[in-house]
Amino acid sequence: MCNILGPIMDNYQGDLSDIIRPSGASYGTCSTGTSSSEACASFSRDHWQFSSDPVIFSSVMEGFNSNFGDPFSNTRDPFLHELGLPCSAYFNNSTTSSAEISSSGALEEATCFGGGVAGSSTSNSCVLAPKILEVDMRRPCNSILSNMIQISPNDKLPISPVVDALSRVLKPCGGVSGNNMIDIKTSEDHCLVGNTEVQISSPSLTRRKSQAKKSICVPAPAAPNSRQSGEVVPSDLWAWRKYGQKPIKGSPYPRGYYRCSISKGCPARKQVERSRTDPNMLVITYTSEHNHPWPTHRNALAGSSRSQPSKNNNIDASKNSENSPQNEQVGEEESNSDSSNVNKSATLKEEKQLEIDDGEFSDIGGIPYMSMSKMKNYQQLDQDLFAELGEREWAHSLNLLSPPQDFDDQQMESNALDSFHFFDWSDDRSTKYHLV
DNA sequence: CGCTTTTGACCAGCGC
DNA sequence: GCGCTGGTCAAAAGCG
Repeated sequence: MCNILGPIMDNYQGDLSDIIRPSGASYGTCSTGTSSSEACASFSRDHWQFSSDPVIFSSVMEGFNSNFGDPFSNTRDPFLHELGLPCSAYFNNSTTSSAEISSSGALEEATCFGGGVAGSSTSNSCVLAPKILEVDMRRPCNSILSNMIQISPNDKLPISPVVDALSRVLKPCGGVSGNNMIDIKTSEDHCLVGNTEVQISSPSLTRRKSQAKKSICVPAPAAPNSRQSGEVVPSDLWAWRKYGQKPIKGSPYPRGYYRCSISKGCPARKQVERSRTDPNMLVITYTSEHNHPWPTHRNALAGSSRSQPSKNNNIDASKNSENSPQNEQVGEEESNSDSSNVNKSATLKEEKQLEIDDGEFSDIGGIPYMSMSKMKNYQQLDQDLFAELGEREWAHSLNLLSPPQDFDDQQMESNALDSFHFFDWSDDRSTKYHLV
């Protein structure tokens, strides 16, 4: 299920400006000069680990000041932050068919900002195609694409716990470049990240209200044991409460309506439905922005769903195939497969997490960084955990969506400290957001 | 008890 | 204006 291709969202042909913004001019070190129709930017995946490194990055971030009225522009992607990728990739309303991003060494000259013009950068290895894909390194990470980024291992480089974990998680997908690069290929309506295609689309043109929306299409996580009435949705860090479900005309699959349950007054909504053309894909549409901080461990737990009933454990696995027509109802129920392992892993994670105290991250420009020695501890933690848990399905890494930009550094640090927070280790949200 | 999901009813936008 | 459709509400029930 890692390599999901094919056209999807045929009925979603609204203009991409719903989810993108006009590209700006080129900034920083990007220079024109490529005739390629592809865009490439390069980053090293390890740069964030060195506390001496992020100065440029943070200063670059300070220069960011634009949202174009996009309610989502104030959000940033904890995942990219964790990766140390000062990159926000999003689509321009281009008619060009494809673009490619691969990256290394962004921190040294993290000022590449292109998309308006074709450009390339020798210092960044940044090449940007015109009006295709915008790579804004000044901008706090804000890319849903980051959920799909594939990491190739490089044993010579110190790696963050999240990157390390992700690289392992993604291993079942076959990996990609093998040269320590992150590959993203995009087209007008989808994005190919490594081997995985990500659909990005705007909501329907025919019934678009004034509210801005963002739609993404992600592979539906495997749900061998999902509750019959439930659907496995790649969870993000927010807690959602389902408040409605409607059959959608033209689609055999219903659409689930969710609102943020962390804060009562939060206007954030999301809709989840299966792609009508590819039932293996879930179309998630986000509406409005959270008006509260990114959930901490405790409030995330407080707002979490109840755990799965025990009756749906492994016994039902063979019966409840994830794609069986009877189980297509959309919801946010998490798979309870290997629940015992999950709970065990959560406990293990928590126990090991306790061994690392809170002072390990330094905060520079609102971005947490970790010393090498601490990093090694995390690496060992990762290794231990993965050795015991085995590799998780790649879809379980698709559990993020942007926290608000205005959540404070302490929260960022708190969340970053729990690197495993970024993974859907548990199929049960009650354990996923478990207190440390 | 407090949270969740479920589900039918209700409301509003849009096209004819 | 009417009907269709999508989005939300709220009561009921389930779960820990």
